[in-house]
Amino acid sequence: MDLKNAPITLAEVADAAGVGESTVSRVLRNHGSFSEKTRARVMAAVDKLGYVPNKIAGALASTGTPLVAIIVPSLSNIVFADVLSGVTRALEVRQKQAVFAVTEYDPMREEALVAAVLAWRPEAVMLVGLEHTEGTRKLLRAAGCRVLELLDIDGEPIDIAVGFSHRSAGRATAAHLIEKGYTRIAYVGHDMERDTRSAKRLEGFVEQLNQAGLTLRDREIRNAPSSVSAGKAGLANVLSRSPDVDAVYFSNDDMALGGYFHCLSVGIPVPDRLAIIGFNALDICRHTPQPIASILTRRVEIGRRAAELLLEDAPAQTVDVGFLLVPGETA
Amino acid sequence: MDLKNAPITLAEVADAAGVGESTVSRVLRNHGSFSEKTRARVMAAVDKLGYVPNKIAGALASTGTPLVAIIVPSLSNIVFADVLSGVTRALEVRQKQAVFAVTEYDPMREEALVAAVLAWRPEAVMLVGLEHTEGTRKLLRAAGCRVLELLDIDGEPIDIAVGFSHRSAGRATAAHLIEKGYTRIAYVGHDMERDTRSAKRLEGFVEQLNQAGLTLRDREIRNAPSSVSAGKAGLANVLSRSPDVDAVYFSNDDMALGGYFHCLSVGIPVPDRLAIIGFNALDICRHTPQPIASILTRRVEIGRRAAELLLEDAPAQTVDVGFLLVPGETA
DNA sequence: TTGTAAGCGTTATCAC
DNA sequence: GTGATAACGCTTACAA
Repeated sequence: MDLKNAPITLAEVADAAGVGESTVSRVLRNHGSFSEKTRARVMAAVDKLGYVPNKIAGALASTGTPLVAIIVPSLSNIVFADVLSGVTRALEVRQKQAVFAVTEYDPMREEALVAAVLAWRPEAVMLVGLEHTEGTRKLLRAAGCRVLELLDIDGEPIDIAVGFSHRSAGRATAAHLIEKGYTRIAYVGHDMERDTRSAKRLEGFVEQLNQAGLTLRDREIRNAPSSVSAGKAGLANVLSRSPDVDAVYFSNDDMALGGYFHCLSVGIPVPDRLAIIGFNALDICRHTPQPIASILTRRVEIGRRAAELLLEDAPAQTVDVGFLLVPGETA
Repeated sequence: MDLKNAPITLAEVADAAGVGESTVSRVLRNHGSFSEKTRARVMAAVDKLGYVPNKIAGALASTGTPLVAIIVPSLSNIVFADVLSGVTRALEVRQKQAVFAVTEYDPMREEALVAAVLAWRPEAVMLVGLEHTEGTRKLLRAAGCRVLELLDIDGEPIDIAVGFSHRSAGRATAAHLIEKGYTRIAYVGHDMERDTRSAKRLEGFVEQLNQAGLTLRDREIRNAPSSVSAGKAGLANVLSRSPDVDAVYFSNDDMALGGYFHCLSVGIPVPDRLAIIGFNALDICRHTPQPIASILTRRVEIGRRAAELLLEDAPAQTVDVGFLLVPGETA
């Protein structure tokens, strides 16, 4: 075991194997030609010395970097974690490294983080959503790397977009409630300035209501990230303001769960007295005493698909992976 | 807007500013001395050209890399996402980049990922837990970078460990149930081979029971990752086998939530007929109709603390951030 | 205060 | 099939 600071270099391996540096490089990358005998000699030296190739040097010498940057708004929301899982699993197969950052839903921070990751010359940058600052766009354009925008397709993508239409999801949700005969419908949501996708869902939702001659009976928008407690408090407020509401659309399943818990706590019969519908179809909401109605989104699939498109060097395009309304027992 | 492929280089900035390359380098890193006038000239050129320094080249030229590798078992568990948040937030301040990978609880995969990530010569590698393959240890030792092991301190750390004692947490949980007067206690857990920390908790739990002259009335171990549905199914099995059980310890809050939902569904009074206690004190479990008793773990704090120790180049040490038993209404 | 030049550890382009 | 050697784009002495 060597406790020396300096890691082994290609040159040392070449020396130990009694071959040239380029030969070692060829063998290690299995590229170009070399005899089986040299290969064995090189590998023996590699094993003996415990050589780990320096990709920093490799990246600088070759043209591209096997690095993919992934910038997400948050990690406390399982949705982004799922997307990230899909991405990293697909990248791992091709030996690409994920470089990663969290914006906390702040566009300016996103811009700064994009600049930071661009310094690593990634072959691609993955972002969530289609809304970015002009600065971010400019940086990305100048960098000339692939850009993948995930989870949303309602807008103008920079390069590749993989996701689904939140506006359609909102419409589908409204259509479902309308079909079920609910007419006095309210909305309980979280901070929409930061989460533009939830705003798009609400837009579609209201559009569909209007089309059916209905309007939103009440709306409660919490000035906070989505959470169970925000959903709980939000529903309580709506019910005290508009006691006649018969269905509530929550901005997502965390919020819906809070609403559902509120109903359980104070004994409001669901869905007879009040229907509840959320968004994302989180695992938890499939296992509550009554499964909560929601929209199933294919999050891992979105991550995986995006990574694949990148790896196969697909042309600019927008991929709609769709969504699925899952009725549950609450609406 | 230039659509040329080749990104701007330091040399081009130097030319544009009419200064030498090293001057640009000094100005950009705010290191060494230069006049205010040159600084202005350089910055003007940087802005004009939209120069983004190439950290790959920078890292190769200087000794260290401002890269920190973070390898977690999973992302679907919010616990690791929380730790990751803490780490990235702390790193961002110091302009360090996180490079990241997911093991899916597979030690061999962890080893492969450590090798992959070491190729980027990170200044540190962060891992979850203290159990790693001999190969992983060897790689890490040879690399000579800092190693931070998170979330567990029951064992021999390689370098720095930040976490708490799962064994103690298990004991504390048992002590709480015993104090509350429960005597017919069962355990419902998930896949322990993969999650060694849950095994340690159970060990401590049983130790404490035995010390009080009690034994585990029943134990149900699902051969699957933790989930709400596994908790639900697990509790159902336990109750059909051992109907007289009066309290159940779940391997974590996801599982406990499933158990709690089962009780709500079939009308088992909690905690009068059955007490429930989990682990992690997830936000959701604080907002169920009855808050679920659990152990609060300081996950974000663990990530943050680890990053800080790394940044201040602290010596090898073990930091116990502790945990807190939160009673709730279910136990 | 500033510029020149020698690396950093690879890959890639040549000859041989 | 193999080995010099020139990049790659920066940082960092060392000179000026």
